Amino acid sequence: MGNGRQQHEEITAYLRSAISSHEFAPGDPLPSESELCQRFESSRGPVRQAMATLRSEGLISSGRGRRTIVLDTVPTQSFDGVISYSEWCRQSGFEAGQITQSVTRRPADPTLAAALEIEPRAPVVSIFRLRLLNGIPAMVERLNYPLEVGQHLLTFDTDSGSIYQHLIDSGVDINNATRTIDAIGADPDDAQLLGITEGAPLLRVRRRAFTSNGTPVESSDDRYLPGTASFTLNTIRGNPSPLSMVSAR
Amino acid sequence: MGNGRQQHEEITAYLRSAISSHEFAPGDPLPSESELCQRFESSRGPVRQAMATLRSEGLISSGRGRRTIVLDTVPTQSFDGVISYSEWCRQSGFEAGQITQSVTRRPADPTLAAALEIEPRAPVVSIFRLRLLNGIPAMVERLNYPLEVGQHLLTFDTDSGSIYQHLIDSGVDINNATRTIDAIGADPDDAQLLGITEGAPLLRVRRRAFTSNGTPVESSDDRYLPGTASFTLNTIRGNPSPLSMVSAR
DNA sequence: CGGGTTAGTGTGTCTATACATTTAGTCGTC
DNA sequence: GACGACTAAATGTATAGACACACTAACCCG
Repeated sequence: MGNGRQQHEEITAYLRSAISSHEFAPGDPLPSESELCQRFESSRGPVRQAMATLRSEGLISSGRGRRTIVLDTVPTQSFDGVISYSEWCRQSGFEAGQITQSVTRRPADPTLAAALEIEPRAPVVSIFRLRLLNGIPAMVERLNYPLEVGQHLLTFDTDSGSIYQHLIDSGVDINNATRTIDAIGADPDDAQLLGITEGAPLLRVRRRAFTSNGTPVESSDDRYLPGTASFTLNTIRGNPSPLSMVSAR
Repeated sequence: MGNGRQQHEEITAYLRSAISSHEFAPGDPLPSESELCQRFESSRGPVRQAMATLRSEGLISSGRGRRTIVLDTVPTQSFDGVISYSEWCRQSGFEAGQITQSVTRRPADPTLAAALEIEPRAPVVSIFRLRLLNGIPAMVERLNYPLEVGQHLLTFDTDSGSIYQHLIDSGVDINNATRTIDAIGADPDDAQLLGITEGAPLLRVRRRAFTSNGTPVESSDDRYLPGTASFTLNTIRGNPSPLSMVSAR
């Protein structure tokens, strides 16, 4: 031990890579817990912790008496890849690009103030960018930050790269995020930037990000061209999913 | 404890209800692990298992040295609610309805055969329904099953209720599902049934469901009217999310 | 009064053991 | 050869104890 990495993380990493390289193919059984215990000179705890992680990602299926088997391989993403468009492109092997339309400091309207849990008309920093995938328009991004967070961006060249990375480097604590996914017709700005007709279908992802003590640090609205991005989710029975479908009515 | 329920499930249920009733409000600390151990006369294992469940649902946030705190309340759903439109409506307090357009037995086209992992031109059962929310058109549903599974539906009144429930009752083992979410313009059928113009934005959810040994049992395509349904997902840093964004290019 | 030290609390991780429950396979008998 | 009972193996659950690491607050001292 003492390699700076917890045992259960090591086991998780080993199993994940072995699964994604099809060393353990879909339908195959995984090594039993006791085998893994021996191989990693560990007790059952860390092994079961690793299994639990993979199960919650939908990679494996297990049950009393049954061998644990590999399900159809599904890509899984890190938190960073899920919150940052730049990081997602990098992980997927694409080149991210951005053309900033505006960086604004303004008072929050009531809806935004509620989303950021700040006083109405409290100052916020808003960023409006067209984002590219391998040089082609792919997404329209509207980001809003409370001034305390957004001040780090007023002097940042928003055409140069990842805002998320810059905020992390500036010491902003981003711990968790809630995303809401729906479909919406393009508004005039969207249509012009993406080169489509007004009302054409877009995949909208609204995101709220929070610090570890629950303070909102971001409220954003991303609109993807269909065909550019889609979301895939794996759910296993008995494992309640973090995704919920909500009616707007 | 012989009450037919595992201890960790009991603790999970208690915490979940206490959180959703705002007995522990967002931002508040949860009781410490040792307190919960005493209250439930349990060791730390089950308590930590319950915590892990809630953490993976995005309900709480914890860390070394920090108290565990409640995050903004997010609705969470059971597997049944996530896979069955009827069950989802019931849980949300709405009334589900359905108007069957067609029930067809036909040979699978290549795409569908690949999705169900069966021979091309092997027989499948396809169901095409308009689904209602409180009596108003809300979603167009296209379901496809291999004959072995779909045979249970050929004699079933598809206007009467939940197909998912009927399959479960028929002994079909549905263990896990993969869903892909994107936006798409309405095709002529969609437009006519939902009363919208062709090309209007819809939220599409394609689903593949599997048995516990990995055999596909369903391949479906649901298209929701915007405003009817949206998806919400909570992600916590360090907790890899089962949702991944995939480029179609 | 301010600042550093220290004790206490709380969560994260790991070990070791025990038993329950379900599945799969083996053996034996009919 | 088929069927049943038994056995072994695998995962699920729970207990108890130990240490690591991080944060908090109280305390002491300059």
